[in-house]
Amino acid sequence: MYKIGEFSILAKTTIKTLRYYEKEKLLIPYFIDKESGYRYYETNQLVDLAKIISLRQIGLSINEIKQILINENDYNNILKSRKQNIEQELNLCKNQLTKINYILEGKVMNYEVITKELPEYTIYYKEARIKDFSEIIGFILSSGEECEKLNPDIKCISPDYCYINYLDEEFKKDNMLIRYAQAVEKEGISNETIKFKKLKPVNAVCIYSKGSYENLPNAYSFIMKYIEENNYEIIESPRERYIDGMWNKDSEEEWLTEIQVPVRKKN
Amino acid sequence: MYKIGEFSILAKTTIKTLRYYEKEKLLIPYFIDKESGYRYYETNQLVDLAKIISLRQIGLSINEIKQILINENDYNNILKSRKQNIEQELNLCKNQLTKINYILEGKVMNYEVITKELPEYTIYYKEARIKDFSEIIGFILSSGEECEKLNPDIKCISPDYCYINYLDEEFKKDNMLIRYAQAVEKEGISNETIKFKKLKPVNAVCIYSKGSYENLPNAYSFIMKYIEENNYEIIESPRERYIDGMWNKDSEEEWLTEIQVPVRKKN
DNA sequence: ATATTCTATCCTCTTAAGGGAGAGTCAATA
DNA sequence: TATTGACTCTCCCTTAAGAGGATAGAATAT
Repeated sequence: MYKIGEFSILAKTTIKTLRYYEKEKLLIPYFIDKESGYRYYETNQLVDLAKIISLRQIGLSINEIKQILINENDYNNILKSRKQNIEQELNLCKNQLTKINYILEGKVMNYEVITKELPEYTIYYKEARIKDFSEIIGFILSSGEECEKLNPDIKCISPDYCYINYLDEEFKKDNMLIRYAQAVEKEGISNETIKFKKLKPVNAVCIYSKGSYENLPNAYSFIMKYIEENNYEIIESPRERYIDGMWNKDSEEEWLTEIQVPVRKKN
Repeated sequence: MYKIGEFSILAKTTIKTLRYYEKEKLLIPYFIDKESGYRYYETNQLVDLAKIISLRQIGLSINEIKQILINENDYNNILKSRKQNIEQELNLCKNQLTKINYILEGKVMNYEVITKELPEYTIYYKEARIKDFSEIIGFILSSGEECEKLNPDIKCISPDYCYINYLDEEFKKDNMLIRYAQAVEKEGISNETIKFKKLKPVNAVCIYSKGSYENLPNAYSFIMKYIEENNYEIIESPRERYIDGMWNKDSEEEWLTEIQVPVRKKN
């Protein structure tokens, strides 16, 4: 019989860990002196401890190990689920690594790219061909009015969520086909131009662009390069989302736009 | 200005997180009402928050991000150190995955293999050629006596650590060259047969073998296969370490031996 | 005026142990 | 036998990054 200190040397496991495993009922000392509270272990328990350590070394949690010790039949399933976790971790690590390398390679991060899940939205939308950018604001306003005439009690969600899609295959500076979408609380009545629709949740790579809309092309080219080099695949038309603009900020420098590009990781 | 709930929707970040970031001085609300304590945010801060989220998404800790926000110059070094961490994590994951697959492939884990670092030891050792296994115990006893005659005040460490190396290139059942090593507190005087030596710390793959020594070959073949399939490389002669045996346990079933194989991961 | 929704602070919980305080125990030496 | 020094005990706090919940006050809608 060994006292905890000797046993900890034999097993190359700290005393703290041994006491913790006792508390968790993973490894109960062979004998505990009622008077002194001293724990005494047997060499036999080196084998039991080895099993625990071995399972810890493949990343199983204390609870999972407990489960296995209680019911050996769970061993396989727990291993499989751990395997899935590891594969997720591997993926996460690889993505982070790609991103870090991207930054370290000197393609300085002017924009902070973040990925997030866009939730489900109910939107109404209207499409039109416009001559140039200056017409966008008028188009948005008229779309809003048209929708409200059709659905007098329609309500936008709060905080607001609206965006523009550019629907042309190639980039155009004039005569563009665009779609204006506005999130609302629930579906209303459509007509030939105003349509309602539910958007499914989707993952998107996003960046903010501050200031004049002249900065937007820069932001686009940045995020597109980022998407390509980080092995994403665009699955929907990018959303150009207006947060601050001429309607609420006088100074152009304060305008704020977000570009949200729905993506999926390539295999 | 947005209340925390609206801002959390805009930013797709939980209220809890926003409050936590304020506490950590990462993102201070634009305005706090002294009366009510209500936090108010500006769209401006979406950009600041995006930077934080972006850095969190590559796995940086809150403190590291704080450091970067204080001093942009640290950005590069922190990224590099994070990169190293990720590479370690990747390695760990890969090793765990190999091990799990090894088990799942049905090569059922009869033995619990664990890896650990063996500490530095000061040992004395003696080599000899013996006729068969039965001579080992005599050889060990005589080595001990010889060493004690030479160094009357020599002390073994506690708990005990001693082992046998098999020094023949090929496996032999008789006429084997073996080395007996015993860890002691400090170096003593050598002669032609008894030598002292310091062992450097080394990583080892280890298993326990219970019961008769006839089980040892099984354990050896198991651990050797494990080493090969998990991409390790043997860097020193395996140590056959006697924990319980005929000297303290009557029943052969209670004997306990550990095989420690010093290894290195192949590149 | 009241009901409902938001928000505030404060507390606990999560993992797997590590650190340390203060008190008790063991074993060897004088 | 007394003492000393090494061990060990329990108890409490800490970790990272929030999540969950209780309770009380504030803002908003009816």
